[in-house]
Amino acid sequence: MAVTIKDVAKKAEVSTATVSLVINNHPAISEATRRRVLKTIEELGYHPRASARTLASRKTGNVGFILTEDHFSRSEPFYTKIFLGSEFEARDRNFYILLTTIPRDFDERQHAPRFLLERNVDALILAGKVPTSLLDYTQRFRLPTVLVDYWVPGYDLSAVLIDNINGAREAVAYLVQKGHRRIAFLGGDLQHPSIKERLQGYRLALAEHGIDVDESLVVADLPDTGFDDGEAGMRQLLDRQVPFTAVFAGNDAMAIGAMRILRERGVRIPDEVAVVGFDDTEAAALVTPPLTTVHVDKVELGAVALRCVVELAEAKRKRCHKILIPTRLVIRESSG
Amino acid sequence: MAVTIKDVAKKAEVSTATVSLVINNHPAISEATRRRVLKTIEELGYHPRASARTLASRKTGNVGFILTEDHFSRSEPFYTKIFLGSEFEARDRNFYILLTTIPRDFDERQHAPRFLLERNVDALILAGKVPTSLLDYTQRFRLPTVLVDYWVPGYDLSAVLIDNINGAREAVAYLVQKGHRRIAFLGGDLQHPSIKERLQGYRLALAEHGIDVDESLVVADLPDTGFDDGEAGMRQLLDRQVPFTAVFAGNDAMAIGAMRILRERGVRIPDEVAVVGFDDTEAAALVTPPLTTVHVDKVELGAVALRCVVELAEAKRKRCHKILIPTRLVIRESSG
DNA sequence: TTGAAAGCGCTAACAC
DNA sequence: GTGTTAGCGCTTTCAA
Repeated sequence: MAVTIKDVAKKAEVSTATVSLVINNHPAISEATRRRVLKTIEELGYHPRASARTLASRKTGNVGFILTEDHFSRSEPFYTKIFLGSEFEARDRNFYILLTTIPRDFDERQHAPRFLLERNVDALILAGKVPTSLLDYTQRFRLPTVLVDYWVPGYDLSAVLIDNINGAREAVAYLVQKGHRRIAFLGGDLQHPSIKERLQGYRLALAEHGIDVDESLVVADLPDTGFDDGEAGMRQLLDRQVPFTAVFAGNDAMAIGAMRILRERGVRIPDEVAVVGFDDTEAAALVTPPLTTVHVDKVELGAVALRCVVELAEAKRKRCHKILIPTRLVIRESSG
Repeated sequence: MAVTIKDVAKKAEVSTATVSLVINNHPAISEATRRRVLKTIEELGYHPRASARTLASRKTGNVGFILTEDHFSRSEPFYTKIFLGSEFEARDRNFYILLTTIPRDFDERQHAPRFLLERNVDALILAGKVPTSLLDYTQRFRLPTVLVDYWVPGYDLSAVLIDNINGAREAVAYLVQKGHRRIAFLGGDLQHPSIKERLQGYRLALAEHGIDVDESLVVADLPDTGFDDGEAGMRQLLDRQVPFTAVFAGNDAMAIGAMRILRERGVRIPDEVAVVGFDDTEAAALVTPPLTTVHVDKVELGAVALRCVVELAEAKRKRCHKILIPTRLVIRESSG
């Protein structure tokens, strides 16, 4: 059996309580005994056991990270990067992350995350759009909770979000500045809050430059926001026969889908139509021509979320409110 | 305070020991009391606390996953996918994964993974090339351990590996079958065991088809195995002025780097030179022309590793030995 | 087949 | 400042 707090106490000729106080940096310990205890700890190679600490202190040192299954298994590593951002930050703060996925149709009787039932986390990060049934359920555990890339009114939860409106605004302003006046918006499904905000940014930018929005240039009634939807949306747009010189897509997947159709129809990019996406996914830099897009720092999103939730757990602050992570326009060849 | 085993015991009019036996599916419990206890558990909504169980049973239900920092922060999500494969599998088996990174120059006094010191894992997965100093250190904890995508002689560790030799063999055989006789190998740094095996597969395939290896077609003395090395290697190859009609690269990054140089020098792909890579990274499908490559199932690597290590931890088996995960040739346009 | 009781290794009142 | 001690919520002999 490995060395325990008792061994240290005995050898240092103090009580286990004193050793505990030293370990936890309690101020009410004289410098002399502190040093002596630390020396013994060093000599014995002592390390407190996580399970014993957790049981006694009711602090696990773990953060639960919940993702829906579809977000987790998506080939584009958007949420994976957010997770890695949290993971990185957790390491620095001596926390571990316990990851779990839940189905879209979360039912607490079947899918309750084990780490919640087992009281194995001090705080929660919920990434991406999660069902409100999950929110209702997790709230009952009264754990510090932060949403990432999602927000719902009525739940009073902290959230770390992409600054979609400004990102879109800048992207469209850039197109305007390059001389474009007839800029289409390829939006997919407006149910996605992010897409909705990006459309807002689009309208805002046009308004700011005194350009009226031509609603026949706005495609926002597609089933989803993937590559296929980008293709479908672009077909629809071209079939409308209204002229445009640029497209701002709600995300890179749709932008790349749109580019495929443009190429198929013999429209030259960027000469005849400039294309701009959003997210700066892995694919953006690799397609031909490389896609101009709005960079989203996914790792930072995850890191900020972890920081926020840990500070809540350690009671260093009461609320994080909404935190907007800025975006950055990445200019590549698809916009000329 | 939430409901504990005592509450269940009291309400079901049994001892806590009995409740514990029921929870752990001990056979020596009568069907009657088992049912009664389970019913009470249900009624009370009881769930055993992880920390208490761990402290008493000395089983954490966690698996430690160790990665070097450079592998973790690599932009290409190779090891990330392996990790996700393990994570997925862990969920199914009611384990959690604790992830940590260590620097290349691991020193146990500074970088010892916290989950080892705190006795917070039952088993270990080490992914990618790790320093032997780490192996020496982790072995002292006597935990079931499995390596992924790496192996060293002399350590008697289980390992889950890519079948590099066969993958390369098939890729080169495919080129031969397409009529190529002068096939170059772009290998980067032979220190990488995978690259070395891929070169073996290359030689094997040529031998099997009665083609002598022209050593002036083999480039394998580059500093590393990245995009830049692919560029440098291809420049070197072209400068040698020896004719070739195909290139088999040690991985996709180098293949893509090589393609860039070929295009720069006006060599048409695949008409003048066919290119084949290895790994099937995200980029492979997205470059122009899309890259023919050897697909590696990273998720499966991670999943198999987790399965292996959990079975070792649960003493369901003694050793996993070396497990080779098969590859699959993915034919795209770069090979004609 | 079940119960009593002794831990598992630590923290946190409270006392001195 | 430091020690005493009673838990934290389970598992696991050992008896009965």
